[in-house]
Amino acid sequence: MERWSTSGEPVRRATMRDVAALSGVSIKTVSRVINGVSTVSDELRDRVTRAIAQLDFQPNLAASSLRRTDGATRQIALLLEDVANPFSATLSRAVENVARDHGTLVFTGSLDEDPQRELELVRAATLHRVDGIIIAPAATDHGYLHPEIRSGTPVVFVDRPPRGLAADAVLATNTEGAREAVLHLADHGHTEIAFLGDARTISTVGERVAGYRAALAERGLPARPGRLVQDLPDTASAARAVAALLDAPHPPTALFTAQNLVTIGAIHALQERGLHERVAVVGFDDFPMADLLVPRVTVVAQDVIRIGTLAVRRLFERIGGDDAPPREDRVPTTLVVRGSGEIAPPP
Amino acid sequence: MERWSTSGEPVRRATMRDVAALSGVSIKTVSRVINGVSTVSDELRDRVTRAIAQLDFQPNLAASSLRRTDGATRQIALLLEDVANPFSATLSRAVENVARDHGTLVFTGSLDEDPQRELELVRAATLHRVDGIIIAPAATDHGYLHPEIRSGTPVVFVDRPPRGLAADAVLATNTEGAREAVLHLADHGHTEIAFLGDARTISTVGERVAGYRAALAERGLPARPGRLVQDLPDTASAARAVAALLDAPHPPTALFTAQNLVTIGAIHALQERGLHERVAVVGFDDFPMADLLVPRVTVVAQDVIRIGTLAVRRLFERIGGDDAPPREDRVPTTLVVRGSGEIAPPP
DNA sequence: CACCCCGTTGACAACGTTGACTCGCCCGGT
DNA sequence: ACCGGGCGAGTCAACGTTGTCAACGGGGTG
Repeated sequence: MERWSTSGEPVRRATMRDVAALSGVSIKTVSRVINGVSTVSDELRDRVTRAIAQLDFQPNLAASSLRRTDGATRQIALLLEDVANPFSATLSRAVENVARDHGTLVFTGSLDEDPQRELELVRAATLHRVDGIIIAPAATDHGYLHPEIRSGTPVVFVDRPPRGLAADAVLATNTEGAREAVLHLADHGHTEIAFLGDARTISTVGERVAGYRAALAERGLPARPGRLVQDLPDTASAARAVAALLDAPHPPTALFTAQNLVTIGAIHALQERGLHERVAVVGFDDFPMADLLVPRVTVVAQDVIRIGTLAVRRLFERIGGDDAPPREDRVPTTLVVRGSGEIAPPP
Repeated sequence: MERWSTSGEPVRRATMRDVAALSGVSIKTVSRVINGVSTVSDELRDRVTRAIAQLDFQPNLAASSLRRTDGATRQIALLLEDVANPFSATLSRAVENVARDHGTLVFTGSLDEDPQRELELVRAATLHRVDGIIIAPAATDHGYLHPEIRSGTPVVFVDRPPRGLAADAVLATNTEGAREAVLHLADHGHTEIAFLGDARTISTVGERVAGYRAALAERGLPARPGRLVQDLPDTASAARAVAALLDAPHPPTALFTAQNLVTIGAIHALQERGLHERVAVVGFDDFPMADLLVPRVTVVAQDVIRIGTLAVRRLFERIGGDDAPPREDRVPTTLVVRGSGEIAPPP
């Protein structure tokens, strides 16, 4: 036998009016009890509390924030490249953890590197009057956010800096990380190091290219144009690009893959050719299973959890009224040595 | 020079009142224009539209849904085990895609297998008056959801069925999938097949055990109690459990790992012992990189995207007023043959 | 005894929007 | 000229809550 019947007339939710009527007090007293105002006598507080329990009353947060002076909705938006990719998913979890402590719900949305989609989602967020926005942007100009910030919705950037707008940002040390990766390969004897990255419209890619170039210069290695491949949007195209490099005359002996999916595509291509124990690889950004592959994959890891945590903390500071000038935080990367980056070049 | 100054007095957001004043019409006409009511003359519609643009007016969705008869907030909640794990992340993306078409935002939360956390998040969702909830539950009794459903917040279960409550559910064919995996191992000559799974409080685990037992019975193989290991919460404990099995007398020659993290732990343990080319493994649930490991990992894959899509579609049907009796949808699994499951037992 | 202050409670308006209703106008039919 | 109908626009109240202010009773003070 079922414990509950699910069918039947939908039941109206109890409101403060109902609670007030049942407990014989004014609506305002119910409000006071709910908001923990201390000037309510124990007896009334008791009656109200019991009525709330009896009616299963749940205050309507939307009505509340509509009326309140601060207008807080206890919702923030988190706009990421794609919630299904590990970087975004981990970030999302870090944000959720901090938001939970603030009694705040998190809306997540995927931008798919589409500026149009970014506009739509930001607009959806402001229609819902979120208290703040964390964004890993796809657009190249963020001036459109200015009215939102002016009207009190703080925005914190993660992973990629704002352009055409002064706003807080929490970023990885992309240039330094890339430099460290390439130096690592050079110091293992490689002189022919290729760079493979995704869309050059993404600012982090530019920083990583800069780090690559800096490291080559530092070691007195030539920066051959054919060794720098960009605009690889997915695993498959990365694999094709690596295959092309390897099949050309004077193939590189080491690869610096500047992004997650590119690293994976590269490994695919190397495995296919049986070169995965011959060609050195260092990837930017760690990924699950990197330590289960053969060889295990050396990466420059971003501290994604720290990035997310700092970003959401900053956001809550802003929501709390902090109006210091915008700040850019850089979170250092870590070189994780696992094997693929320590393969020596052929003699 | 900065294009915008971010500092200064926060600016009040424009309301319908402002738009009405600027365009010289009543507030109600503004409302009509915004809601696309056809009985507005072209001239007024024009004036209002221009005023909206000029003031950058964005309607307050919360106020709107407070007043509207249907009370829709265009928000749904998605409560998953952990948004950072690939299963949840993929599901989340599938839900987002459909929700987007309905102009609805998705707020995600992680339950971490904690029933208490489930109660808190469901409560947070109803405080925000979400239009519906999709949940992969951690609790073992869902009677507490009945008042919510009665008061008009539909709930759809994914991955795990409701208990103590009649509600829609979209689930994988766990028993059949597990059965297929174990039959596959048996048909490659294995007679000593171990089962490794996570917490037995999770209903899917029970179904997968049932499939395991059914397959053994079908092939006339004995179900030795020592071969059935459960309650492995994470990768590390799975690795330890596999190590213990392998070090015992009469070790199994094949493993059926009934969950993602368990599969990964098992592979770790096998690699450590150099047995990854000797002991066969079939995992339940696919995972990224499964086809880059050596050997590539044979799995029974769930169609996560389909599960998510069906669930969110069902939810929107309910939101739309469908009051048919609750339904349970089962989404079939697929055996993905890659190598690890086709290793023959030692002669 | 008049006065004021304090702690507790309630009445009322307001947040930004939409539903129900009303009002005026123009048109067609007689 | 009169009436009915339909259309465009406006008025008012209400959604569920909180801010403001006033009222009330009791106790301490001069």
